[in-house]
Amino acid sequence: MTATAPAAAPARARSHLANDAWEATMAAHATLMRRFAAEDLWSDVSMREYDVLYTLSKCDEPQRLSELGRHVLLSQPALSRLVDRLVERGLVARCADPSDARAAHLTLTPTGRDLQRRIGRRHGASVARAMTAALTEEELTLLESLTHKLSQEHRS
Amino acid sequence: MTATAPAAAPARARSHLANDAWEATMAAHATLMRRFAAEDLWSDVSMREYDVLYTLSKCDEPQRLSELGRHVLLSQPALSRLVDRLVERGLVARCADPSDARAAHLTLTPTGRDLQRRIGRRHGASVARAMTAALTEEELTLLESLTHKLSQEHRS
DNA sequence: GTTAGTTACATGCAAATGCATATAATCGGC
DNA sequence: GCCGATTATATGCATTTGCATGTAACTAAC
Repeated sequence: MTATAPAAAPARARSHLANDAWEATMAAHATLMRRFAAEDLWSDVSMREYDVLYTLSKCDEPQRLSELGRHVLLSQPALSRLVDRLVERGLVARCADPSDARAAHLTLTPTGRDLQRRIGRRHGASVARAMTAALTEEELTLLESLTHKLSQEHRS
Repeated sequence: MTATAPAAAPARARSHLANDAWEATMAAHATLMRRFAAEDLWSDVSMREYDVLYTLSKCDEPQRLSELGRHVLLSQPALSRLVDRLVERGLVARCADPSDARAAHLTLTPTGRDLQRRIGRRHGASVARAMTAALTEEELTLLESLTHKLSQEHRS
């Protein structure tokens, strides 16, 4: 509802705009992911594995597998086995939940935390370079706010 | 450079903002991808296959495999075989390029075009629903503009 | 025109993924 | 406390993916 547009914009225009915005968002995601993947950083852990290490590094509480699943775009079995591999490699530890024997609580091991920090420093710098090269601070703030709204769950 | 912030913001704050914006963007991408994947639309083609059909539907000219690769987040061999499957299923056709015998030009077959349109209608509506539920028209325009800037290639 | 280098795409093979399903634990009536 | 329903995670198996490499075609320098 801008001042220059009629209050009741045709639903088709609105829908088209929404699709264009989503397409541009996907394109940006793909472009940047490719750029980050091209950095010489992923010999020890893949980007997906790093994603898990990073997610675990953010929370002091041990995380459930299903909780991790909300942050990682991967099926539950795939995540389960990705974690298996991280545990085998000594980067992540499974510990039992006393109140729920089904749950497998996950934490970073000291080794895992070190590795996450080491890669995170370099990757973070790379992300900052790419983002600040394209957008001003104001724009970054705006982008964060808009995308944050998008990831809010909602009824339908 | 807002009125309230010093002109020379510390590099760390700037970098942190950039990383937050990227993280929010990835989270939005993951949330929406999951929501779209959950729609009952992907029995005939997977989302990745649809992505290829959609990309082909947008250009009248036959596309090269490598050109497709720029739009799809997939390795070259994986894309090559994904296209193989679409060709086998009669949705995509390979035609030779007279000026370059290496290139495999790709087009939608009539069947492929029909399928893309049929799924595209429903998926597009779903995308519109999710996006307009979260953002106003102004915000959608803004998001498109910001993410468009992000996908511009740039030197480093 | 030959040859080295590059580009476009394909293929062998091991690893990762998703789907369906299994297993095990918790929850909610009764 | 018992039993069906649900939740949390794991596993079997076919498919898909990526990495390394192969093959064929184009390009450019000589």
